[in-house]
Amino acid sequence: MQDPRISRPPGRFRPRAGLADTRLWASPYLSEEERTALSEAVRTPRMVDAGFDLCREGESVDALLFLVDGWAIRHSTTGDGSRQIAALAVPGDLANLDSFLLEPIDCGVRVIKRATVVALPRDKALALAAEHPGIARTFTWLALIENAVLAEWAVSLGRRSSKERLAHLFCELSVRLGGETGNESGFELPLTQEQLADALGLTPVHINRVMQQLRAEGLIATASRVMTIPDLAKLRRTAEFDPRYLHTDQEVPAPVR
Amino acid sequence: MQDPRISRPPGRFRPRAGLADTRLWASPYLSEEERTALSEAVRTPRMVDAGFDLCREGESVDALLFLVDGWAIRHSTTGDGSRQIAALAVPGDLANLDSFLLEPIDCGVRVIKRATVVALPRDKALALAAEHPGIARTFTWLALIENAVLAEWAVSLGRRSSKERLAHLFCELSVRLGGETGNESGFELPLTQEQLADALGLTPVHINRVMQQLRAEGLIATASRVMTIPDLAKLRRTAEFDPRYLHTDQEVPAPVR
DNA sequence: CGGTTCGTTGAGGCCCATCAATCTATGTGG
DNA sequence: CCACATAGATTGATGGGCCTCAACGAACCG
Repeated sequence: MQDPRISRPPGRFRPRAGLADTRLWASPYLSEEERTALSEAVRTPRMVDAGFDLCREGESVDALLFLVDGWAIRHSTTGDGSRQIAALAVPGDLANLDSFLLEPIDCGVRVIKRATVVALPRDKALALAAEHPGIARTFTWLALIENAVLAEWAVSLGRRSSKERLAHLFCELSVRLGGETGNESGFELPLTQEQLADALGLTPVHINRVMQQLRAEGLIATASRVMTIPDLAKLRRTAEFDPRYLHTDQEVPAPVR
Repeated sequence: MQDPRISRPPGRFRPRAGLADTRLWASPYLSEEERTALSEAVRTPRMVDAGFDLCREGESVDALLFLVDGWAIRHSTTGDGSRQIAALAVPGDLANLDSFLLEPIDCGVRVIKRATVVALPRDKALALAAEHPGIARTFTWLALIENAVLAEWAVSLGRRSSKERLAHLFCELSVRLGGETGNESGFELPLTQEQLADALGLTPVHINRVMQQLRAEGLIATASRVMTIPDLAKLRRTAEFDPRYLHTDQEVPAPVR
């Protein structure tokens, strides 16, 4: 029962184990030994097409899924069919950290841009965390950062205008995707306006109008899935964006032992 | 420079170490030995009056603060002075898990009902987690549950009407405070309408009107800081509340080793 | 070339915000 | 015990930000 949307990466050279390009690997808490153990525990990468559900609301998953490439969303659906996206997983992100200890999971995870996924079986992840303090701390660290991002998301949803919400999200993605050079930024943005709406608690129609406004003010420019921010400082000012909550700077880590 | 709002618990019998009444203690991952280690690492409880800031946005804290009793809020402030409450800490909760690995922290934590706080110094927490896999896993578990609650919070803020938001919050608190017996529920609710507004992304005026509506429909009853829910099933229906995201049921835990 | 997805535009309306009073409860000091 | 201050709850009038519904345009694709 192989899903046609899942396949091995084509060609004879498949990407390296892949973990090296993930946020996991950026952890300041991993020793060399622990990195080796992790990369040995991981399954071979697989490609997943847009539209595929990596997991569904209320089910359980038996592996942690790292997005080496591609995008996914974590979303819940309400009774009337409307949808709220709780998180965006971009290249390098762990898509379903909650599966590490919770089941069933509360959000579905859907690929929205063709992804390369590396799976770490849950029982192996648990065993590794039990044996290696640095790995355990890394998972906690990942969870706490997700937490901080979610809390900022709540501020947007609760207290920011539609214009600020959009601007804030673009500022966040600009940092997370590493597209910034000086005062400019450019990155691929595969989100449809409908998906933006579901992330920001708005309607697609309204997203459309506000994006026109942002474009008219020269805050953003879009061209076929590519977003350009000509004046980062200005956009940040209108969004009241302060990147500290993303915790991308490697703060001085607390040594594991 | 002792703050007058902080004091030792009065009288000759102070509460037991206190950890035993916290969510930490409810962890399915702690061995007896680990519980002992935790309770020996903890400072003596202290009382904190309402209004005191346990920590402020952008600062660092040197201890994990367990609320043995009392309430606190985690909140951020936006430029125009409006506030968003990202989480409520009720008796038993850990108020500032992010301080475990992140600094500075992104949300301030303010006591809103006189609290008894047990502090676990951060360096001790880190050392304990490094040495005891069950403790490390417990912190991750706490973070993942916070995460799930936050994600549901985002659904409320993004996609639910004001009436549904209020009803949903009351349903959540009813479960978390353990006030449910059969189809009824009753618990102390020290939140002002302004604080409810800041939690739900609404205005105090509107909170007031919606609460009148909920009362008129017999969904809730309030009397001087005490909330009663006469028909839990009915309230849950109007809120589309599904308690699974709280993960209060002890799912079969994955053994630590 | 027809189908599908996504973006765009317009008209109308509702939910909730805003502003401003009033009312109540509680506490405080003389 | 009363005058007074303060925090919180309540009420009314008005307006705006965003939703809803509905249609059309544009890009992509087999």
